[in-house]
Amino acid sequence: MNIELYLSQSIAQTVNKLFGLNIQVSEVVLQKTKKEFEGDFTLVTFPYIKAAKASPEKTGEMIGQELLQTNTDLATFNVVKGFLNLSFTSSFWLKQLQIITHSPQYGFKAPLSTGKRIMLEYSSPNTNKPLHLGHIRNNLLGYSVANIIQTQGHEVIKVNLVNDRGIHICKSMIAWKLFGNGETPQSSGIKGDHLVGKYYVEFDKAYKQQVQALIEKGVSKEEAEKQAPIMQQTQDLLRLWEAGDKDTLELWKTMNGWVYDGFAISYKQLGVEFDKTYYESNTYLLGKEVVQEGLNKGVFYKKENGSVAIDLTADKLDEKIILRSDGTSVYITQDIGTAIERYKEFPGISQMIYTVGNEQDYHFKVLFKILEKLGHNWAKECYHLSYGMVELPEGKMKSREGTVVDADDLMHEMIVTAKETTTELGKVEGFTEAELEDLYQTIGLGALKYFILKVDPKKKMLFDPKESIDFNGHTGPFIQYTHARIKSILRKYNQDTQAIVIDNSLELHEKEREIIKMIYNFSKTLEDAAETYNPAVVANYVYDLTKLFNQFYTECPILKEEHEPVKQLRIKLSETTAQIINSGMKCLGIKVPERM
RNA sequence: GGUCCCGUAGCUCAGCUGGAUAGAGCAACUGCCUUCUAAGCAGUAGGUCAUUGGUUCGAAUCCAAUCGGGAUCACCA
Repeated sequence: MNIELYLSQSIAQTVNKLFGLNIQVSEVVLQKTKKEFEGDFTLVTFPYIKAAKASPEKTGEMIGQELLQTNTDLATFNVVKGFLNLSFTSSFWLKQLQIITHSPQYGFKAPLSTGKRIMLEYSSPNTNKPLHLGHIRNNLLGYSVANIIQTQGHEVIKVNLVNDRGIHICKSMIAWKLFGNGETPQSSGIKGDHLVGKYYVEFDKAYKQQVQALIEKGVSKEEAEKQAPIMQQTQDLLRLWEAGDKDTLELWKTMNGWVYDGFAISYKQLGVEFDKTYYESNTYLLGKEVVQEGLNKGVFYKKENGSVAIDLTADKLDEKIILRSDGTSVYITQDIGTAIERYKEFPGISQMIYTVGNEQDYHFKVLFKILEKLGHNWAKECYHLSYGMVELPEGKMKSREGTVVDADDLMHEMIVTAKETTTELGKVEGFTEAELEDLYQTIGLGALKYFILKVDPKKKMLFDPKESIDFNGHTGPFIQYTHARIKSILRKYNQDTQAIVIDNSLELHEKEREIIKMIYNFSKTLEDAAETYNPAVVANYVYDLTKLFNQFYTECPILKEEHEPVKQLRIKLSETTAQIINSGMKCLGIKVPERM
């Protein structure tokens, strides 16, 4: 049930009865009572003092009295300044707990129950270098938002659009041809994506040297960058690729294959997956026929030099080129074509979400506007899940300058640290080797994922390797630890928790009451997170719940409780907390261990 | 310069659909393991919510301006 709504109804009736004020239930402003005060919900009385013709205190007093008379679920009230704090009875909350424990997966709507299909694109890597920290944020965000949307009963199709063609891949290819001596992942034992990335760096080194040499010969910098032989060779290779040259395609396929093998490992370790993978080599020509359509509709226009553009100045955007004067398409042309294609391929998708960094905010504004102008109503439902950059203490990451944090290295480092910490704490007894490896992985990745997901996606974040490796406080391992602790209690209880019947006549301990309220809020938290595409909402909720449970844990005996009904209540409360922690963390793609 | 985003404790972040004395974690300092896992709990200290003005019973929250940081304004992707 919706408790706030229920209480609001009572209040609306009361206000009407007392003051003759006719207000909508939705107009009642309720908030959670602050910790310092006693109560469950607080009504701000200021809106009613006029009608009541009384002071805020007196108004609160009157409403409180009347509510207590008419609503038997309410136990007490108190008024502080203009704030009316209302408390429900213990039995009311105990009943709520029972409702929650009896629902199969509290907070989750039945899968596919809404009939809404949403396509969510994320990851979208280039195939010339391995994944780095920025990709990690993208992947975790995309995957997590997909999970969160699914909890609301929608269908989500997760897709990846791999940028597998273009000048950047040709750079790796040419460097490999020139300096590779036939090196393969098998021959050198280097992970495929890292191997291709190595040649991308090789290209850059050679390129810089050549440019420098030309400049020393008196060529201008700009000219030198064009003339550098390795750059010319790269351009030639791109032309060969576009012409469908057999050998070039062969090499391209081989090197991309290495990269995909490497990515597959990284994705698996990150725990993300896709329902479908698109390749730009297949989609980069899409959108051309749309250009003609746009011209016919008068949405686009041809410029004197033959290029095609759209004028968006009326929408506070600029003029945007859609087709080059040589008739080739630009980035946004493909995006237009791809979007339209996807709606054809998956009929009935109601929304498309693009997980892309905020440096492309402008691009997506333009893209959605163009789609709208072309007459696609669904364009209004397109959403750019924009996220801020990940910065290092030294500043921005630059792949060419080697100041990137490599995804594989980082994950590995986190796992190693998890191992060290676990060993240091002496918590390895009773585990098999395989279980331990699994545990290190769970903890290390849990720390990393939580660190990234707990901050609001749209904000840029600072990644300090030292701090993010912390396993204490507001971290993933803290939550995992609490979960393991609860599970330990349940193991020791060693009886069927299903058989527990909660005694509604019990008087609740303050912490018990708080936990029930917090658990009750899980459902709303998921809704909120889904609405705002924000995993941080879930992450912070789970932390608050965990923190609260730990307080309860130190203040209240559970297994040691002598009064049996109280003990059973506490067991049930612990079990439910563990379930919510598990569900919440699952949304974030973080595993929680049974023991640690 | 135009547009967009951001500015909260020494650091990293919550809070922002207006409500009570602005919250966590890290770092610092104090306590608590013969009792359910101390990766924990309790406490001390730390703030002009960038600045100024406006809206009102009430502003970290809404509006405007200013200052500071970032992104973006390609026939690149």
